[in-house]
Amino acid sequence: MDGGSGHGFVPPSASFDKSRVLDIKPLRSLVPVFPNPPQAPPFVCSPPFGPFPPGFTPFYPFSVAQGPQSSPELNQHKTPTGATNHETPISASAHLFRTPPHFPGVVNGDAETSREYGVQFLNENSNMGAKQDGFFDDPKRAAPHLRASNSSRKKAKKSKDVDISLSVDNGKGSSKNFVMRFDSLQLDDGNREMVNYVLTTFDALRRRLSQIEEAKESPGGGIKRADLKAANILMSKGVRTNMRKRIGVTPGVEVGDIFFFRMEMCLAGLHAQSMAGIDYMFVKGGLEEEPVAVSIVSSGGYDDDADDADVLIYSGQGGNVNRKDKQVADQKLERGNLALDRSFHRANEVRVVRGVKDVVNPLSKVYVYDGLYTIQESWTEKGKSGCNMFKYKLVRIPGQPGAFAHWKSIQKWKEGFSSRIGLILPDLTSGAESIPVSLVNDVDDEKGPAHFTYFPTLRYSRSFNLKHPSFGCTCQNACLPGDLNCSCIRKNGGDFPYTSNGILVARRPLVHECGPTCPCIPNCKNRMSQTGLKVRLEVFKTNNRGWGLRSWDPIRAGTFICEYAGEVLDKVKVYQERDEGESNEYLFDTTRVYDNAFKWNHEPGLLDEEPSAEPNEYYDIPSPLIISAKYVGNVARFMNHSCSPNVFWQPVLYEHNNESFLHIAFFAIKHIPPLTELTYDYGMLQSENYEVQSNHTPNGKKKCLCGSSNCTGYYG
DNA sequence: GAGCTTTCAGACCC
DNA sequence: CGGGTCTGAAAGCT
Repeated sequence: MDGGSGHGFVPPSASFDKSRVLDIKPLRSLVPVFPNPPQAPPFVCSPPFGPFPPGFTPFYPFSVAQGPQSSPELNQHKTPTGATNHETPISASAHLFRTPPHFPGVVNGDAETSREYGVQFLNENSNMGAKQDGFFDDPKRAAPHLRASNSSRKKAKKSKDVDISLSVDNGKGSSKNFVMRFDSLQLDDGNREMVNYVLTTFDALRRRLSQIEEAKESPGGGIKRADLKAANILMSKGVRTNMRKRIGVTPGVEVGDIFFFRMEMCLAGLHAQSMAGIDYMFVKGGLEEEPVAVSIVSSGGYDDDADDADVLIYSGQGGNVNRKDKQVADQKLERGNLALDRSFHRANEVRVVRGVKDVVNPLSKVYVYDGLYTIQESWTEKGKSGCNMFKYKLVRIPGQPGAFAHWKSIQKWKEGFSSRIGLILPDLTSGAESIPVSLVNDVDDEKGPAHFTYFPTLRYSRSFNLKHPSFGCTCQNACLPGDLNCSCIRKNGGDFPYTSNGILVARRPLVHECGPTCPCIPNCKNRMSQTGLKVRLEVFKTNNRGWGLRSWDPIRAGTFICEYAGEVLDKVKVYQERDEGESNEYLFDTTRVYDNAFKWNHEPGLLDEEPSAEPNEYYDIPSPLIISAKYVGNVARFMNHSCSPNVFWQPVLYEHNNESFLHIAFFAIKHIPPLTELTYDYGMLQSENYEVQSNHTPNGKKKCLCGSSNCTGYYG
């Protein structure tokens, strides 16, 4: 989602009349808001922040540098220049961090931006803590103003800020609950980081809730709908953004972004209706207010025509067309239909979300944000039921990055109706993987990467002495969540590492999968990283970074992508080769350290769990592993580095106590749209381990070309 | 496929 | 008129 070409889109001036931008931002003070109880304890920030393991920075939401990726003009706040700000606890606290505050996928936030976002952390002992009056215990009571409808939103603006209880892990296993407070500014108007934070938080919570539910002996009565539960918690605690409805761009949501639940779009502010297909708002039109459409979701419930990637024939709502229990009737020119009609006459832009069937999970849908459209025609016609229906012809505003059009192309490639432009090889694995991997170059004449042998997993050059006898679980069929008799599950702290549809729930020091001596079936859910590729990948030539890896399929956060295959090397051998001047750009080394640490797991505080319920995210590897994919390897060798990656690696142990079964598995950090390059953070060699390799960059590092707003400049 | 969910808008009432 | 409360609609999800 990051680094996409979708950001910064502004409709062409011909169709972009500033006078029609109806969401002029009210002038607001951006001075941070602070707790001012008479006896509030002093604001101390150091305890939860550090010391940290080497290479890790604390997770610190909302202290974000406003990079160029942030959304366009709707998103530009001015920072106040009041001198008193420098005396505020926030700016004063910023320098207490060992490392600059950090946002997932973003580094080097600073006091300036903290102030801009008006974020605060309050000590839990503060008598401002909203927990005291049970504020958090009842979602219905929590943040009542957030439940107000549009008409009563004024109250929300005058109202107090929203308090959020989150815990901050100090990296030593002990967490301390803090109250994070931020004002209606962030709730009303988002940006890329805010949207990312909300969606990451949502999915982590949803995965955890699914995990808890699936571990129950008798599912049912619990959380059947983890998506609704997670969204409910976040909405009641104010972890959402872009609540202020607007026509046009939603700041922080880029054309091409994908969603797996309707509630994700609610939380991000792209489409505020949890079920309805048409979202609208009221604007002044002459003397009276009138409704205008802001966004629609087309997902096949009605008889729409969505064959063309740039044109959509959308049906109006109502008439009970898709409700079996009710009598069908003519649609009325009211609600969403009226709003679309008004938008047609006013020529307003309407955001369009296209719902498509998920290839991986055909029962569910993927929602693709396809950018801004305008309504060109509107008419009524008799539907199949014989009743009148409204129809609207929406045409995509030109100049926007490809989104739904990509999906259409990919569908054709898969069906063989048209072949991929620049296709060199239909399957570079020569059948070594169960799913083919295309080799594509549509930028220059290079016919392929240097020769290597495709091998899907690890290869050892020496045989390991089994220091400990290897033993697995005793499950006869498939290991089941919640079965604490399964020793593999117990090794994972009692939690099944994956949800039933194969999504990794949380990063862990080490994920324990079932191994060769476990009697469970080969497609036991606890062998996720051993069962080959899950999505249709292609190796492609990038513009400036050699070959890269990307997917034809949409990828959900937590999806297993591939392992790092190759030859396992001795450290000695690696140094030897380096001394001999032999370069190897295809090394994976578990001892590398990370400046751009990110937080991926759920916040226990949002579930009223003990902080210990959240596995810590710092890897604990039995012994260092160095893999060379120079001569032997799989698709992972083509994954490039990025400072704001969309993939992370996770150590996985296939069996107990046996280092020869340690593997490196890659998982998606967030939802990744098709044809978005897959990247992970290569990290840095620890300084005592490497020698100067090159004169070009400091300390033998390579110049980073990831192009993200928080790029550190170098890696390696 | 039925049944259980949500959010928001709109109506109603004080 | 403003604000609280209730109800119904809705292109979801398992």
